[in-house]
Amino acid sequence: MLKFKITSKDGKARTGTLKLKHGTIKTPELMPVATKATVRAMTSEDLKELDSQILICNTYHLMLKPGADTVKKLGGLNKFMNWDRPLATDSGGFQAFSLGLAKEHSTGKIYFPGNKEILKKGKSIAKISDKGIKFRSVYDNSEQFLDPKRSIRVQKKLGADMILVLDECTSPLSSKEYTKKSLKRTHRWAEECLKLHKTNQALIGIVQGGHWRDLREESARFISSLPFDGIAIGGSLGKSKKDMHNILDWTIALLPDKKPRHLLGIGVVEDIFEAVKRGIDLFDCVTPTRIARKGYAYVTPPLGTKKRKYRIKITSTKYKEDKKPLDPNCRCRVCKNYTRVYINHLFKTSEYTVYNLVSYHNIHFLLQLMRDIRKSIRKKEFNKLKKKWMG
RNA sequence: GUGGUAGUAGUUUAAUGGUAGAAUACAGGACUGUGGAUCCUGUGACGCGAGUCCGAUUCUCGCCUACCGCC
Repeated sequence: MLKFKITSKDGKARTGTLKLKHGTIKTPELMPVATKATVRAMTSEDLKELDSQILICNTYHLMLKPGADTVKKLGGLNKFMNWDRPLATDSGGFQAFSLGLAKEHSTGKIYFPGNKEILKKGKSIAKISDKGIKFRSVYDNSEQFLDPKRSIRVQKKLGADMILVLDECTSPLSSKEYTKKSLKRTHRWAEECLKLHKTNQALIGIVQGGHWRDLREESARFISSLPFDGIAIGGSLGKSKKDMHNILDWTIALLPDKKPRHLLGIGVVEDIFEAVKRGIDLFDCVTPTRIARKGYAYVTPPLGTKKRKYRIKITSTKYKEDKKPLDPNCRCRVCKNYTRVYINHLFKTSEYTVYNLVSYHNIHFLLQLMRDIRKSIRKKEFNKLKKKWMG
């Protein structure tokens, strides 16, 4: 069970408290993604030091390795990964897309024409039907099957505070006809998950519908009508930022005010501002850790200029004698103790430590942003903060 | 000292009497419910000198360098 309380509002933006088994978290908040029961390159102690309130793990990956029963025998996910704060698990539904259509078409849930059109096609290892999702294991190619029953059962064994219903994330390249068909199936699965759900874990329903207004509205109404503890917005968010904003506007207008709202998989700086502005409470995103491994470090944008840039490419030779910290405005442990020269050197020499250092900084950067956002909403200064960051 | 072999991007290499293709590295870019994956773009080379030839990275000679063998 879950208790959500809205504590302040500034326009549609809101702060709140969310009471879960392992503690109460403040919203809006971003969950770092710990797919295989670890945020890549980070220890649980690191995350605690960063004051991360909640992490999200993945059902598909954990049921393959080490297996749900193993985790259960070891005392559940919290104990397994030495994390005594709240946890969420994703249902595995997203992997039907990321390992299926997304792989086949080399696209993501957001598709910007021009960026990716020349990319080669990959091989799908997931196939979806009304019964469930047929996967091949990424580890040994064995055949796996995930349906609402198994997803709920696995998530129960993993034992996170907050779990998600099994859904299908549709592709921005899918037709309306397909998306509509898929939506019906996602709705059926949502009801089924609800019926099978017997624990005191908070269960979150997911709104789908691609970038079509009628489908999004139909889904928002349907999911809102069911007794979920919270509501997530998932699926394709269209082909432009404008699409994404429209989808949020259409959907949120029909969601109950008193339930927390999670925007699945989103988390770049601009999107966080746009989503919070429209009333989103929760995010999860791989961006801070993924870009860290590619050599990008977040930096506070220069104030008073029009061009906003939130990151630098620290592998660039132009930093090889730069003694400044990654972000001169940052007070995290990495920025206090290490220089750009050193981080640049670690990348050039392929030293593993660098993944930890840059991931640590990037997560700090976004969690600090979330703290600043919460504060600004309490002080009714959200728009001011947004303007300061985005112009 | 002498006989042999070889010198092509930073590195490892391919082909060729009409000035060269790749891999990797490097420089940019993409990445939003994680494949430490991947993809896109760009920079970059015929050891030095002479000769033959319309034309030499390619053939010949000398030099230099490296490796192997012999004294």
